[in-house]
Amino acid sequence: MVDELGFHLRRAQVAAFKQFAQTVTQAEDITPGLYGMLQVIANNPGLTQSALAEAMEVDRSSIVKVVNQLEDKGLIIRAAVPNDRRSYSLRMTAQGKLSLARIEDAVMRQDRDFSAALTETERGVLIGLLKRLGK
Amino acid sequence: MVDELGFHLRRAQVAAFKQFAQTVTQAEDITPGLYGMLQVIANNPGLTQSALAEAMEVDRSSIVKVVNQLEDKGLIIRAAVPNDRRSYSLRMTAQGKLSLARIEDAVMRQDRDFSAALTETERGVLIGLLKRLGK
DNA sequence: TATTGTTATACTCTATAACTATA
DNA sequence: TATAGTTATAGAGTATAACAATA
Repeated sequence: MVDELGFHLRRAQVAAFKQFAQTVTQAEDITPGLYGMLQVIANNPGLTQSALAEAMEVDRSSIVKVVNQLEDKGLIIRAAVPNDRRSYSLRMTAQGKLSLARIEDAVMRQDRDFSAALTETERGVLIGLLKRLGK
Repeated sequence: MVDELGFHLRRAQVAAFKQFAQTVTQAEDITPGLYGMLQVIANNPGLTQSALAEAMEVDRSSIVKVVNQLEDKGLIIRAAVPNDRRSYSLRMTAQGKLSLARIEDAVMRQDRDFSAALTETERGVLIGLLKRLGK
């Protein structure tokens, strides 16, 4: 069991979520899931809800509540799409951009703190190996 | 974002779960969570439900359904504890031991398959680095 | 007919609080 | 009083199916 990669992967990930909750979520009221959504929206301004769902690999019905939450927080807006009245295009608000910058700072600190036992080189090696997993 | 350890950790772990579901769960009807429980019970025969809950870092109320499932599958038994009639001691059944051996085979194959892109050395390095994360 | 967003519904996993039977 | 197991309940997070509006 101790030599199972899946086991150690899960253990590390659960620990990372717990630490995220105790730092970033507590300070900025953003869960790991919402943070991931914000990043996708910030890096793909104007994408539709369906596109966001596809990027996050979840069903588009599961996106609705998330987008509601981010909009209620004033971080993003749903805007009409000129040529398709079925769709909404998602964008960061000015406040959302400011908030995301602050959240990113907190996430970076948490991320570094979580891997504080590793050297910078080891951290890079770890990320490189993780990227090659799965298929 | 791409240099965030937490992001890559989560991505890899989600991929591992998906692959586990498509292989081990499909063949042996055991989820990653149930498999983890089985391992703890197999390696700590006679432990109580509360001890199992502590080992898995979940509330003891969350253990009840899991133990029911494993018992319904005939993999484990709840046995009376001599000096404390409040507790149950958990053990693998003979069939449970046989099943676990088969499940472990499937898990080992899945685990190797998941990290097929890595050399044996790299796989060892990855596990070693993962073990040092968190606090 | 097909697609977008939405709602209703359900299922899994987890937690908290309260109950029971013991200790 | 405290503890072990249980139950009821609730909250995330996810999925499927069906619907209205639009393409």
